[in-house]
Amino acid sequence: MATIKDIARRAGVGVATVSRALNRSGYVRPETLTKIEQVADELGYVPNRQARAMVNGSTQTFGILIPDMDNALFMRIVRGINDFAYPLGYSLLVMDSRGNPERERRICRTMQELRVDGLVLFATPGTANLLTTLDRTLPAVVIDRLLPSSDVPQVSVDHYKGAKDAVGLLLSVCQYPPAMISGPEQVTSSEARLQGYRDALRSAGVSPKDERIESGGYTYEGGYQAMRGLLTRGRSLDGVFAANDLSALGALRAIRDVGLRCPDDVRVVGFDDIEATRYVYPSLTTIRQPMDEIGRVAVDMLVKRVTGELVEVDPVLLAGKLIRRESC
Amino acid sequence: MATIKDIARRAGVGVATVSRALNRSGYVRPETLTKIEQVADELGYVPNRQARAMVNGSTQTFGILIPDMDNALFMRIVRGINDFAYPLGYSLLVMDSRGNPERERRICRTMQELRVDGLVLFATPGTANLLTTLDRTLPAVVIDRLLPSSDVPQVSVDHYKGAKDAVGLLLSVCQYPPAMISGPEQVTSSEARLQGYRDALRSAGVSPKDERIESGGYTYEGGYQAMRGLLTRGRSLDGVFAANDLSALGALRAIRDVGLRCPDDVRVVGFDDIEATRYVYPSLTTIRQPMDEIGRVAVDMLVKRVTGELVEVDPVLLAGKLIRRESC
DNA sequence: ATGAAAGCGCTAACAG
DNA sequence: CTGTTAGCGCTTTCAT
Repeated sequence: MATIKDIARRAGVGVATVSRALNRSGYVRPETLTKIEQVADELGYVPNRQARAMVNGSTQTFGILIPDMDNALFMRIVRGINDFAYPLGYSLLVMDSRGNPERERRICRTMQELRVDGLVLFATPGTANLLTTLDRTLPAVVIDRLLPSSDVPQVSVDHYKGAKDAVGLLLSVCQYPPAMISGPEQVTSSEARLQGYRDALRSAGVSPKDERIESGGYTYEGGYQAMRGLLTRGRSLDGVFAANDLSALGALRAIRDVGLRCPDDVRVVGFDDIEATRYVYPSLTTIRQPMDEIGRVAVDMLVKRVTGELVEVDPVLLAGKLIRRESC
Repeated sequence: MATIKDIARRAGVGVATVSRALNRSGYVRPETLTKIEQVADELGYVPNRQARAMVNGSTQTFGILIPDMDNALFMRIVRGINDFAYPLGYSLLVMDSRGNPERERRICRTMQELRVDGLVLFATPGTANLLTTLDRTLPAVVIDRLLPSSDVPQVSVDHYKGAKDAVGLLLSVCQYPPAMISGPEQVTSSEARLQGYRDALRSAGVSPKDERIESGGYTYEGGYQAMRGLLTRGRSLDGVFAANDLSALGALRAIRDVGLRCPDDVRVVGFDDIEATRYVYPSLTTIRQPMDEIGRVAVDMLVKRVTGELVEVDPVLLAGKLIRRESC
């Protein structure tokens, strides 16, 4: 692999001149520059970023720690990060921890060893812990879920407001107060969505009843069972807000299995806007999370912190968008 | 950021000893080792891989060039790569070209500048070209689709055989010869699947007729239109093989829209096993591509090439698996 | 406008 | 067992 030394020798100049020429820093006589570029080309020279990084400190890479690459929503965020980071000259080091805290720790370590310029962490139960391990000088931003308390910048979706909007829609078209298929406990997004549901009902002058809330655990199967429970239990049910699309899809199936029809008999609204929402029958009305935007904001924060700018520590909450389809 | 020099000074030893101690290479007196580790710990020392890479040549990173991070199938492969590369100590540099050839070129360049130890390229129309640009000494493997001719190792799915299996199933349960919703032309996977369909019919003593093949272009909308065409055109149709799941999903919708039922009236088999196949009604019978396996094989090839082992240049074709669900 | 030289942090001989 | 030293490829003063 050719180095600037090789180029220097071949072009009959010093290495410093080659460096200046290739980087267009400092003065270089035009002819010298041409000559150098030509030689570099001949030799198929590819600069070594490691070496460059050693002297000027920046590797121009961001690290992304993600708990599951197979999660389409996560990847949409990563793609957003990619799209915004790329024009800025940043490359992405992406590692999947598979939700394993030990792996998370190791990956973070590796990324520090690789001297990434910044770190994007998808929040997991282990994240708070992880942050204490991290070098405080390494710019980091936590994404997707909110950490209870932290001085690290955070970007997430406004689950609460999204839920309120979803329930608002149901309230406006249903005859009875909508039921809810809730998500797992202890998960901030899930809790915020549940709270949004409750408050939306209250705003409409309805007091939320526990028997109209069934847990679906964010899963398809859970949503299915929850819906069946709701359906057998109570009458006067013509609308359901599911905490996420997966459980909404399960609900759709349950509705069909008991011989009812959506939206005619029961309307359903989900949350997330996963790909399948468009392909099922009826297609699912849902709250779309602004994934690209999350990526953009995250990169923005990172870049600011890299350049030394101050970044507000208050978590940024981005609004979701109601997407109406056939199910409501 | 602490360096081995800092540790050396503080521990009262030479830098070489520190290096030996921390890497457990060469002899170090046990007490010295303990002392060094303790100091390293105190200083919060994190080794600099760039520096290490400069001397021993290897960065322990693989580059992944992917045309669309939002494609769940692609990401499943990447996750497979991650899972197999991680235990081997490799980190992944993942960049999304968004299918843009210019970007592809630039990303490849960047990865070479970053001195990745190997490169995984998702095949795109521009890949063949790209390969000519690449340093021949950089281990690379092309994935997902097959390049017409190339001396680079390749891993892909046996689309042909998968299609034959799918059609075989249809033949065994349908009364009439199945129709096909084909994919885009000029795409190797699509062509292989079409060929598999034709050959499966022939093996069964049926001569494939063009009027029973309608293009769906691998899209949902395309599949929908293709199915409607098939349905209005001919009678004696009770089975369809769609070149991919997306178009199969479109077909499902078309069947419903004209008032028919699947699988009762028309059976459908897709290809890919995307996530939505499980959530639609009826759930979709399809051919699952062995994504994890693709990742495993790719990493395997890369590692072999890195360690200098020879790798067969014959493309590796992995078999898909028939997943039976409700649609057939 | 350009070259010599001093590192960046680390490893690998090579002497003790 | 351990310290000294010479780079790895590149950027950046500092002279010239």
